[in-house]
Amino acid sequence: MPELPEVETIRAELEPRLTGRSLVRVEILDPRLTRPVDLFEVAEELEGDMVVAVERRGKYLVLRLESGLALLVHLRMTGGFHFEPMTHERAVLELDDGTRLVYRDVRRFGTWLVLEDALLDPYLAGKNGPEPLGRGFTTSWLATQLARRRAPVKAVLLDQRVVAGLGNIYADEALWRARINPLRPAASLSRAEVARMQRAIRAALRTGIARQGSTLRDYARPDGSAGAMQAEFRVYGRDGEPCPRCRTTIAKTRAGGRGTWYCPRCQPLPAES
DNA sequence: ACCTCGTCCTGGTTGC
DNA sequence: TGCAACCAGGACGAGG
Repeated sequence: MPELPEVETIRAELEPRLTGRSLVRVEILDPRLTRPVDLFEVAEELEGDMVVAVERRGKYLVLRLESGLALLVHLRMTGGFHFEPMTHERAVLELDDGTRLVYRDVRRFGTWLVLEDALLDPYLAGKNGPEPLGRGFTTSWLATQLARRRAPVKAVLLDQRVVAGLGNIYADEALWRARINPLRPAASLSRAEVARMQRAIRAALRTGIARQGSTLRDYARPDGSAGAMQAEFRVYGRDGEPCPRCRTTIAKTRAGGRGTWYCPRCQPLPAES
């Protein structure tokens, strides 16, 4: 389940291998990848073009091309890029230096979309709120967003328009760091709690990037190696284990339809008044 | 507008 | 041991 740290790790690894390289051949093996149909026949449009930049916006990977087109890739649950042959290959990019870059996606939720430059920013802006590690993600912004939502704070943090790039894992990790119960109504957080939340989101994501993402089932770096973040989860997937802060047994519940792990003591649910 | 739930998918795990 | 049911969850659309 690639979230911001995993996508950023992939981006950083692809960038030096792709920038300045031409796409000699583009093979779409799974037609579902490029649905719903966009403006272009993806493979034909991309072949012969040159990659000028590899960027990330939220959980999207963006390959910018010399022609002014951009290939927008969302990995969803199990998508990933690899420099070696894989099972479940859904597309292949052949570069002018002989590199064969494989797009693998076991569950086929991932999407490829080709857009003109002019449409890229409006498209991404419609999907994503501020970058959590950028200047736009302030306590004030987060407070405003949380204040108008009654849903569990965890569910709101998973809304990419509130903050781009958080998924189920890092949302739980950030809530633990901020000592906030995931089921709290978003609007019930105090200003101080929102401030903790904002800092905790940044810290959780920075740690994930530093560890090059978390490898649970399908995620692997393009060079084939695993991330290391999974060894440092404080709560995610750790029900029955002691909280690293207070030794209370980690509990599991559901929030926003997602498995949700938290420490009942560090992240208490206040009694209703 | 907001909120919840079902859907898309496959493979690993669980339970009988 | 066999095999079906269940579970994982990002984004999106339907319905309340």
